[in-house]
Amino acid sequence: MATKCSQCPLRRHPLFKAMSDHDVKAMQRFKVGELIIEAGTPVLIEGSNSPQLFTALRGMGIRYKTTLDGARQVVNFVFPGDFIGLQAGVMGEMAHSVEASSKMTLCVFNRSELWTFFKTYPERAFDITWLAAVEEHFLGEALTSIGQRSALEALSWALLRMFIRAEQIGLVHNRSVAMPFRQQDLADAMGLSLVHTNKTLSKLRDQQLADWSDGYLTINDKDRLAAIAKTEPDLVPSRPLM
Amino acid sequence: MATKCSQCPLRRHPLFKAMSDHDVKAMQRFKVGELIIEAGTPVLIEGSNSPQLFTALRGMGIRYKTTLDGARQVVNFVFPGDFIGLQAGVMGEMAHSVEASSKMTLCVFNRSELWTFFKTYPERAFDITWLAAVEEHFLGEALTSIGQRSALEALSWALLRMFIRAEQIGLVHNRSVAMPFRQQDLADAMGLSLVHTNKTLSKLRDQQLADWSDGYLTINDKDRLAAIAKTEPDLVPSRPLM
DNA sequence: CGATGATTTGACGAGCCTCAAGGTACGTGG
DNA sequence: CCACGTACCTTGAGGCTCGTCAAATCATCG
Repeated sequence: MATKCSQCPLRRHPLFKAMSDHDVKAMQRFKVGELIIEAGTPVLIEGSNSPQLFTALRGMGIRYKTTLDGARQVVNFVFPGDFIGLQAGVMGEMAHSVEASSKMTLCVFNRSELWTFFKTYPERAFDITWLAAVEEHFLGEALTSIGQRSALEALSWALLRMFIRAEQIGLVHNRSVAMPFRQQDLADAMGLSLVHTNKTLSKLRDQQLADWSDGYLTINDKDRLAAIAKTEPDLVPSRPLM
Repeated sequence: MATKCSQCPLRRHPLFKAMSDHDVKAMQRFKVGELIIEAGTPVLIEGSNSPQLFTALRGMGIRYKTTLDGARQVVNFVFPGDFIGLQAGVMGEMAHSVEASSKMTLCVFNRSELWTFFKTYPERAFDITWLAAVEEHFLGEALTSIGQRSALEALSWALLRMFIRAEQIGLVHNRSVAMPFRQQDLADAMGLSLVHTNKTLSKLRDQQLADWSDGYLTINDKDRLAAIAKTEPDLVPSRPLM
């Protein structure tokens, strides 16, 4: 049985911008169903033009691109509340692939109705643009991390980012959160080798800054980690939820 | 005397999606003036909430972020036709700064009218989202370049990108284009040191792949450069012009 | 209980960074 | 008209971070 938008468990988190009843009803009309997929399942493929758009409701995944010689760049990690497929929706083609890293539940929308949606609900159209801007914001930060920070700093930044995002949607219990990603995913995200990523993670563990092991990420002192990452542990601004 | 949108010299380039008369008139109503600035002038500051949005009409610039310890990441280069200030427009705050690298002419829009604009012209609202998606597409590619490619490959990619973009708006004459950027800008864009960037650029010059000197970028064989960059010299898809 | 995938550890070398100095072009003022 | 300052580009030397190669350990699963 599909979750009703009015009952959406995500919306109550302060991370997300408040929605009017009108907005919620608009989403309910736009939503055509739910999709449950297992870990490892591809959701969208780079270069494809999916007929459907999604919002992650439960579970996590990765967005990634592959180069001609087979290297993989993880562009971002997908958390509950993330909108998937916007590029195909407006440009007609995805610039990256999306794959589930854990079992996921996705809200499904029809791409063919996106334009009607823009005309009918300008508030929600504005919110979709907002989401695109949030993604641009994040990618700029990621670029800065890979380009300007050392491996230790970059990984600190990445772990802190993921942890705070998980915190904001209530996934952190006892300073820990379940992380279904592999070290290879993190390495591909930060442009580091798997070996060096592994060694740097154990350095963070030794220094009691962040412990990622056995599928759980534990962070005790966010401020100290933020100092290493040369960033501020500022609250990520609230964003719309589609 | 400000250029009328109906006379816009950019729109005729095939890079930009065709606009209906209705769209052009919408833009004319949205545009409140033109701004001419000298090289080195800041346009928008990271963290600020500008009351104005811009479209680059002439000249070039850079988008950049600075870290707490003073390092600079150039996020993108601004070319004629680029929309500036979208993040402030929807999120209320810029995630990066924008600065002119040459003398620039900017079309000016009022941020306060953006929402009205979304309601009144859903086609153009859709196009603004498209532009945001294009930027996201680019940042994903940039991330891949910095993360997965060697200095030689990354610089090849960057030069090729800039060259093709310039070509698409008619700035290339005799296989050359005027580039107002410094080597430091390019270094900060690719996460490399100035010294190594310089040495790598002369390697590209020695191998007759790309010659960036005296303020001009010259590329004779795009395919060969693309092969080094491990990318395809594919035409960038057309995009909307605001 | 072998097969597969993920994590861990060590050794070694290369790509890139830092430091340092010199070169060139250009503007400014004495 | 030349000395000087500034901004940018260029080149060399040396060292560190990080990548590559290789192999061992561990967990999961059929």
